[in-house]
Amino acid sequence: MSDHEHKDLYYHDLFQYEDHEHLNGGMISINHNQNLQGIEVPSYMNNTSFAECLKGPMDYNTLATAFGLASSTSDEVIFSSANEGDQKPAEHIRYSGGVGDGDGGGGETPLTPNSSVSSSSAEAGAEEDSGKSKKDRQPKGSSEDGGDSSKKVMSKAKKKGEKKQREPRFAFMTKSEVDHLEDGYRWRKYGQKAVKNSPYPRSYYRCTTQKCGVKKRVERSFEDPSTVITTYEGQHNHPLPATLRGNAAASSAFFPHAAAAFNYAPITGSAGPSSNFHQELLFQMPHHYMINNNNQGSSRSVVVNPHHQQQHQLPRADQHGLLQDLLFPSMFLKQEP
DNA sequence: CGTCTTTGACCCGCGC
DNA sequence: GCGCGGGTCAAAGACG
Repeated sequence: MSDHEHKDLYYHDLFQYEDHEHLNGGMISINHNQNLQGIEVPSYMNNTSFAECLKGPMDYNTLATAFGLASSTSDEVIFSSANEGDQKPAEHIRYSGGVGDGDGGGGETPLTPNSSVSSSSAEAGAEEDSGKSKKDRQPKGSSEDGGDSSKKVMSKAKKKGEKKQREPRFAFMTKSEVDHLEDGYRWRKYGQKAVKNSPYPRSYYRCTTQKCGVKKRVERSFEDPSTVITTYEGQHNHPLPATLRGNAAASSAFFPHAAAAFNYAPITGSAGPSSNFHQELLFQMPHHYMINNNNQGSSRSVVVNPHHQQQHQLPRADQHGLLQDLLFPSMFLKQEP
């Protein structure tokens, strides 16, 4: 496979916006006053998984699995979104299950649903991969290979043939005033970079739990500054920390699994105490979805009839959504012809 | 004092 | 080879 092709298998920066047909509101806003237009589940996502995503006990791993992120195939998911009001062309976010087969067949590093605790090697190994190569960078002054000590030198332990594997990533957009949404996990910011063509920087966070290499990137959409794009990379190999700040724990108790699935838990708005901005995870998902199941064929999909506006709304703890507008990738969104 | 953020430097991959 | 952009490191500072 050529490099070029290979690149396409990566979600390499996920946000490759493509001009596409105008999707009619290619974004599911998880807001209680919005209606779903339709949902399409990617072919590799069976409806059971999907359903579980919506209601059942599950976690990020399950979700990731459902999304096929752990797939060793090169399935590509197109996330897209569009601003609610205007009919701007949808932004298509291309996702590729980046786990790939990699070297040595770590490919199937199963994102084991729920049972993630077992974890052991495969997942953790894959997880650490990207970090590992960096980790080989010796602290300055201790450069082992006797290279110049004046500069921080990353030991080029990385073998040539090896392509850096990417963790499965899951990204979604959220309407929020705060950039870094509290999600129940503890994160440490380790970097911030200016984003090209955007006035808003991108922040890099890492889960502070030891041996959990989950990372996330947070950036604000330059097209819609009220939208925050959060990208998770990797899977937590540990439960939610017991000590959660604010009311995150309390609120997420309503959706422990869903919250975990999206790595989201309620946040306390940093907009100030006066905002009283109890945010919570708030889902609205369609009740009806029809299944076009062509067996294992590539065209298998689940399509929601847009005329079915009935929605299944998960219980809420509050009238105001934490993720008042969780913007679902429009891989779910497709109008039925 | 421990934890977290900030920030400049560095590395890497990629396109030209 | 060079430059660019993305991603990461790690020292220093801020904060509680």
